[in-house]
Amino acid sequence: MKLTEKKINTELKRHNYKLTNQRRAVVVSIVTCQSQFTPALIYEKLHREHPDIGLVTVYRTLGILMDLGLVCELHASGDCPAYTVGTSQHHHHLICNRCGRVVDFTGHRLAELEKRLAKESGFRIDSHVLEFTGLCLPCQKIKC
Amino acid sequence: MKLTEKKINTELKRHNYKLTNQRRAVVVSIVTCQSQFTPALIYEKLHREHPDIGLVTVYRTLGILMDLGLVCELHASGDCPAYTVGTSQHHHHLICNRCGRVVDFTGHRLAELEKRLAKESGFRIDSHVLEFTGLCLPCQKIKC
DNA sequence: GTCTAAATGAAAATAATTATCAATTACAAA
DNA sequence: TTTGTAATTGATAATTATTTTCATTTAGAC
Ligand SMILES: [Mn+2]
Ligand SMILES: [Mn+2]
Ligand SMILES: [Zn+2]
Ligand SMILES: [Zn+2]
Repeated sequence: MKLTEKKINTELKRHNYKLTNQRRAVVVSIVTCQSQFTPALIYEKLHREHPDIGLVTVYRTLGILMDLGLVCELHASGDCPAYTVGTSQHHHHLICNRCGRVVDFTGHRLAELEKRLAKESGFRIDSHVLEFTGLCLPCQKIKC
Repeated sequence: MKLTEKKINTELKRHNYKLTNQRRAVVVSIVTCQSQFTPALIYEKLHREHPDIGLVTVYRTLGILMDLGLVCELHASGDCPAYTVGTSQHHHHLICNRCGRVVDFTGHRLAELEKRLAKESGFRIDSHVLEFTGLCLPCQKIKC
C-alpha cells in the first residue's frame, strides 16, 4: 500500500530531518499524485498554493525521500527519471504510457532466474529493475 | 551475439542512411566498447583519432542506432541513460556496478507474469525493462 | 525565550541535450 | 565520370535539467 503523508513525515522525523513547512508541502504534493511525477511537476503543483517554495527545495526533499527509500524511481516511462510514492515492501511497477498511472505489483519469482544468472555469469547480483509498460484500462477505452 | 560493425553498417544502408566517414567512425567506436557507454564517452574515444568529429554527430548517430534497435538503453547503472551494443534477439542485461561490463541474457519467463499482471490490473502490456546489477567475477576479486 | 545546526531561496554554475543554419558531401542518375 | 540534390555535418546558440554557493531564516532541543 502506498505510503501516506503521515508515514513519510514520521520517517523524516525518525531520521532527524526537520519538519519544515516546505517539506510538509512537498510531501503533500507528492502523496496526492495519482500517477508518476517529476521534480518540475511537483514544483508546478506546489507553486499555486506556495509561491515562495523554490524548485531547489523540491529537488532536495525528493533527494532525501529517495535516500530513505520512500519514493521509487521509474525508468521505463517517457520522461526518465520519473518518480512515484513508495510502499513499505519490495515491489515493481506497471506504468501507463498515456496517463502515467503507476500500479505496484509483488509476487514475481525473480529469485530462481537470479540464481541461474549468477551461476552462469559469475556475477554477484545485488539488485534489479523490473518495470512493465502499456496502457491502463481507462486509457485503452479512449479512442485515438 | 553482439552486433558487428559490418551488420550495423548494412542496417544503416538498408534504411537509406548515408554511410559517411563520421558514422563509420562512431560505429567503430561503439562496437569496440567492451562495456556500456555514454555519448560523452564515445566522443572522447573518437576525438583522439578523429578530432574533427563533433559531439552532435555522436548524438545523432546514436539516435539513429536507437531508432533502428541496434543499440540498447540501460537504466539500472550509475549514469542513466547509458548504452550498449545490441544483439539481434530480445534479451536483457546484467550490469557490473564497478567496471560497467554488460552481459546479455535471454530465456527468462516473463510471459506468465505478464499475463497475470494484465489480468489483475486490466493493463494492456506492451513492453518491459528488466536489468540486474551487481559485480562481475573479475571485479569481485578486487579488494576494496 | 535562546541558541545553533539545519534548511531555505536566489543566483550562479555545471551538465546534458537539442535546435539552427550555412557549408559540405554521399551517392543516384545522367 | 560528372552533375544535382537531399542528407549530413559542425559551429554556435538555445534549452533543459540539476547542483553549488552563500547569506538569511527557522525548527526544535535545551
Ligand atoms: Mn523486485
Ligand atoms: Mn525482455
Ligand atoms: Zn493510463
Ligand atoms: Zn566488473
